[in-house]
This record gives sequence, structure tokens and C-alpha cells, in this order.
Amino acid sequence: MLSLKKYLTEGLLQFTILLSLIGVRVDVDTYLTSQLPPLREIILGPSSAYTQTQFHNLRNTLDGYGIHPKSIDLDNYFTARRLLSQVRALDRFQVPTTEVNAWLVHRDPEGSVSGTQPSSGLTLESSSGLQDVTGPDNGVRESETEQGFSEDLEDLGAVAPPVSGDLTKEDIDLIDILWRQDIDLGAGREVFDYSQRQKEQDVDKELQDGGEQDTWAGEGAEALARNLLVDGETGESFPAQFPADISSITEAVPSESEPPVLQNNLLSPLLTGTESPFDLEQQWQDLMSIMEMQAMEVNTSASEILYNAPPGDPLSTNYSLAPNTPINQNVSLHQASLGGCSQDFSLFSPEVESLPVAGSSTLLPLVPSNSTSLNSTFGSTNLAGFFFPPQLNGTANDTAGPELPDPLGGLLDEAMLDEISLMDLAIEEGFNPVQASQLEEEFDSDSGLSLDSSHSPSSLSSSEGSSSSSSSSSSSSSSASSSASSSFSEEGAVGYSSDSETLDLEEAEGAVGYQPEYSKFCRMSYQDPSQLSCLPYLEHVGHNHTYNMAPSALDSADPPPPSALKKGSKEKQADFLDKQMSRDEHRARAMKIPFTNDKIINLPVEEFNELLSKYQLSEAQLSLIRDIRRRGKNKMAAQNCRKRKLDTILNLERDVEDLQRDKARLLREKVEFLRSLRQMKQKVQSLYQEVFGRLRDENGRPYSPSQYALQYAGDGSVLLIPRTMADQQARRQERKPKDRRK
DNA sequence: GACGGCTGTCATTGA
DNA sequence: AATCAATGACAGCCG
Repeated sequence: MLSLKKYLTEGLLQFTILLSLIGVRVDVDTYLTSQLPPLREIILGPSSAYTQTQFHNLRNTLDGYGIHPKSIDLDNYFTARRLLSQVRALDRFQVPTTEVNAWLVHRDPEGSVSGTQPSSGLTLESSSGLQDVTGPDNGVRESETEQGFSEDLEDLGAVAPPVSGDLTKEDIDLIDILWRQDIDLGAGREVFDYSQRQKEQDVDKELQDGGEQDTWAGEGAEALARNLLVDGETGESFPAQFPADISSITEAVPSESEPPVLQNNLLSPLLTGTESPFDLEQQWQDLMSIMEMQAMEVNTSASEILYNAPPGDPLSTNYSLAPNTPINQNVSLHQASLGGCSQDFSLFSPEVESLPVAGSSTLLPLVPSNSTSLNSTFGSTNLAGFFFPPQLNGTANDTAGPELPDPLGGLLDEAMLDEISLMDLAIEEGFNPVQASQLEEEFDSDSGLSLDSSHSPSSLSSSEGSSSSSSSSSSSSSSASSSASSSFSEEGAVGYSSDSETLDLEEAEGAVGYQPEYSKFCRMSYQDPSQLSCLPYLEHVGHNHTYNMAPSALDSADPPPPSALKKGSKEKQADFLDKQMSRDEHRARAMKIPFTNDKIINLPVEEFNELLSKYQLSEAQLSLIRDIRRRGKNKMAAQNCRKRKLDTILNLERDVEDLQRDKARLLREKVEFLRSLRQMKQKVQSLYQEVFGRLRDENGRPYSPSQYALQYAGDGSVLLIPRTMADQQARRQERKPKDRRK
């Protein structure tokens, strides 16, 4: 238990120090007060401040998690904690909204918006670039859009300007490069798994404050005006590729009192092969996959997403999707007509074409023939409010028409963005332990933070061959050095012990032996140039503490100054050698101890006692011998201890570097996740737009997005409902999550 | 001579 | 109980 306590205590301390070094705030109290009573008890134990850190023991056993039986999974625990902290730390970057503006794309050179936005070249795609500059509330919209996007960027943690305290220049550069890069999103996205997305969404959720719901009311015109699509990667704007002419929609909006009817030919293909480079069915699959992946807890704070998500890049089809996602391709739109569609809409089942038209209902359920599939994907009832487009004003359609070859392109409205917010929120909810463990597994492999410092001795031992050769004097010491070196690397800190050295040394040394100790001392010194380069301060260490060394060792390892040799008198040389002797050696000589100090110190207990028994020694001699042995061992222990301290510092240094690398990597991943998410949103937007645009009433006219909206009901059906009703439900859905949070 | 760094030593603790 | 390793604290030495 004590070792466990020590491990935890010092491990937490080191961990905290590391995190603080890289700017991560750590609240230890939360750990102590968390649901870890054993941990707390261990850490706050009465003797924690006085316990020892068995670094050598840990070092010997931590490899492969083969640590003390009581300490099992401590590494996992710390790893998980560390990773979570890293991930959370990414969110703490504060990015001023005004700075975020630099990330927004302004698309139209003729637009007034572009003139007001800084041209940082950080071309984050944003719907703000698609604003209709003619809109009366354009300014408000712009700010909203940027606000919404800024949230993404804030939580991204990567867009902080250099003035932001938490972001290093390295981070800024990294993000800058990432944003500037024209990365192939398709290739990158496929590797993004659900857990990663959820992680990002979990982060996003913190930044969403549902206070924006009301702001988008009546702003549908701008949404409709967003008929340019922005490339998800480059930020380029281009006309949305939609097959039909949007201009007819505004003319054919049925009155709300008139029950809308969806014809069974609603499901005619929305897109032709040439006009739509992406498969609508595939997009539905994508959407459903996303929905299914998420434990959908949804609130309807959708407006920010509405403007967050730029019109999609329909060309981008490389999204990571659950391959096993059940896709319902048999969606029928009961009671609705889809005029003018000559071909089957492949998304929906042909069987719906035979469905009768029911014209008396104000709700136009788009019931999938396999409702369970939809249920599985859109699952919860709180989805209902997310496909309610906000009220649109019809003027937006006018602006949409010319720029979109697709007649439905102009219908890109807030409703789509509602869906996006739905996705957003659903994703946010789901950062579960599974993903945490996945993260742990992922980062465990390459994380530099570990209390196991075993790599340090091994790395040091690699340099010992050269270092020891320069300082060793005798063949015995050389062999001792090599043998000790191997034990040093293999045994970790325990390798500091010198039992293996003593056997050879016994024969080779005179009465004043400290050579094995000296060889160890050399090993423990950073005499390797590479080591010294890492420790420049050690290069200046020129102490001559060899007074306790054997003369033979001194001759070669540290020859006396030339002046002394010139004098050459035996007396002076004897004085010099005397000066090199340690106090204990002097004492031993004075007491006529019949064997070397080296033997006294390094012999195993049995041999030592045997040696003592061979001689008739006085009490004073015995006492001195014991003192010499004690001091000698303690001296080595002190050297080992100091060496360990130094190793610990160096390892911490390395760990900090590793953590910084991890941090940068996580930041990169976060950028990519957000980008992927944005593209998903765009996709959903496009899908909604296309499906809605294909709907026709009994007169063959399209429904007005300002009056109707698609809604996914709790039972999995898709309904076309009046927008007023949709708004009511949306508001209801807004309250539920808020109440729950209370 | 002050100072910082290194080293040895002592006392203590825990294994 | 003896032994040993580890470590904080202190002192001495050296540059």
C-alpha cells in the first residue's frame, strides 16, 4: 500500500507539474474530491509526505505494466486522466470573437461584407460569406454568423491570435498551416471515428448557450439567399449544383389552410447524374449514419448552427460513416405529391408510389416503409423540432435563383441548419467512457508522460562504454564497468549497485581501493558528449573529488599535473597520493586495516563477515571497518540518489516535450474534426434542401420553405408540417434540455 | 570572501 | 534484528 501511495502521490505531483509546465490548468482538488475515495485516502494518507519514492523499483517493474500487484492499472489511470486533461485543455483557449472574424470567408467581391472582414487568408468556410448583402438585417446576420462560427473556433482552441495567452506560437503556426493547407478532406475524414467526433461535440456543447434561438426568426431570407456553396476546404464559393429551377417555388407556395399533399412521385430522383455529382441516397445514408451514431439528446438551440454551417460542398463525398449503419431507403411521403418528377427518387422505396393521396391532413408524414430503421437512426422524440425551418421571407428565393442552377438551391434555409444543430447536439452528448478508453489506448502508445523512467537508464548506459573508457585506469575497472553497465541498463536503478564489480576488483587493487566506486561514479556522470550536450551546465563541472580514489586509478584517469611530475620526488608524490585518499582510507591505513576499503564496502555481507573472521581485529578496527562500509555504501547511495534525481528531471523534460507534441497533434485532429463536422452539416443541409424542394403539393407546386418544414417525428417518420407548428415544437424542444440541465 | 555546485556524511525510514 | 537502499539535511571542498 505504501508503494502504491507513493506512486500515486508522486505520480500525481509529477503529472500536475508536467501539465502546469505546458500551460494546462490542473485542479487537484477535483481529483481528491472525486469518486475515488481510495485514491484520496492514499494521497492524503498520514505518511504520504514522508514516504519514499521507489524509483528503482518502479523502473524495474513498470515495463509492460508489470508493476506492483497493488499498483495495477495505475498507468492506465494516469494515462486516462492525462489524456482527458489534455483534451479538456484544448477548450480553454479563449478566442476573442473579433479575432475569429479573420477566419470567416467572405466570398463575393462585390459584397459589402467582404470589405469589412479582415483578409487573413485563413479561409474557413462559413455561411457568412454567402449572405445576401441586400438583406435588411444583414448586419445582424453577419454578426450572428460569425458568432456562431466563432464558437466553433473558440472551442477549437486553435485560432487564438498570438496575443492569446494560452496558445503558443507553435500552436498558432500549426493551425495556420492547417487552415491554409488544402488538405484532402476525403482521405482524412475516413479515419475519424465516432468517438472523436463526439469528443469534439462534447467540446462544442459547452460553448452553446441557447440564447440565440430567437435571433434567427424572420431571417430566413438570408438563408435563402445563401445560394452559393462554399468549398469546405478552400473556402471558395461556387453555385450550388441543383437540378431544378428554384424560381418556381415561390410562385407555387400553397396556403397553409390548404392541406399539403405529397404525391407518390415525390420520390423521383432529385438529381440527375450530371447535375449532381453526389448521390443523394448516399447522403441520406450518411445522415442516418450520423444520427444513429449519436445518442440523440437534442435541444433546439439551432440558430447558431444555422449560420454556423455554410452551405455544403456537395462535391465532397468522403465522409466517415458507420459502415454498418442501417439505412432506410424506403421513405415514403404520405399525403404529399411530388410534381414534375419523372424519375424515381432512389432514396425512397418504389412501393410508396402506390400509396394513396390523403389530402385532408395538415401534417404530411414522410413515413418510411421501414420505420424501425428510421427510428434507429433518428431515434428520439426530441428530434422532432430539428427540422423546422425558421420562417423565411420569400424574397430570398429571388436572390437564390440566378446563382443556383438547382431550383432547390435557394431553399437552403435555416431548416437545414436546424438539422445540423441536431447533429451537433446529438454528437455532443455522446462522449462516453468507451471513447475515453479509445483515446486512452490511442495515446497511451505514444504518450511521453509516464512515471516509468526506465528508458533513461538504458539510454544512459549506451553512452557508458565511451565514458568509462576515458576514466578507467585498470583492466579490472574496465571489466567492472562493462559488467556494471549491463546491469545498469537491465536493472534500472538497481543497476547502480556494484556487486558484480567487486569480484574482479578484489585481486587487482591495493590497500586503498575505491576504484569500483569510481567507475560507477564515471558511469553516473554525463561524460558522453551527447549527454553533455543535453546538460550544458554539466560541462563546466570540473571538480576533482578523486581524493578517495586508488592511486592506480588516478595515474591514468587523472594524471597529476606536469609540474608535480617534474618535481618527481617520491615524497611529493606520496603527499599527492595521500591527498587523493579519502578520509576513511587514511583512517584505514592508520588503523592498519588488512584489506581494502573497496572490499569493506562492496563485499556481500556473507563474504564481508567471512573476511572479518579471517583476521584478528580489535574493536576499534572492527568499528572503523563497519563505519567505512556504512559510509561507503551510503556514499554510493547518495550518488545513485542524485543520479536518479537528475534522471527524473530529464525524464520530466522529455515528458513535457512529448506532451507538447501530443497537444499539437490533438489540436490538429481537432481542426480536422471540426472541418469534417462542418462538411457533414453542409451535407445535411443539402439533403434537406433537396428533399424539401422535391416535394409538390396536389397542384404540382413546390412547398414554400417559409410555410412548411420537414420534420422527423419520434416514430421515425418524416413529416411535412406547417412552419408555425414546427416552430412551436421547436420551442418546446428547446425547453426540455434546459430544464434537464437545471 | 561570497556564492553556487558537487561530494561525502549522517540520520532516518522503510523494505 | 540485521542489513541495506533511499533520501533529506548538512558540511566541506572547489572554482
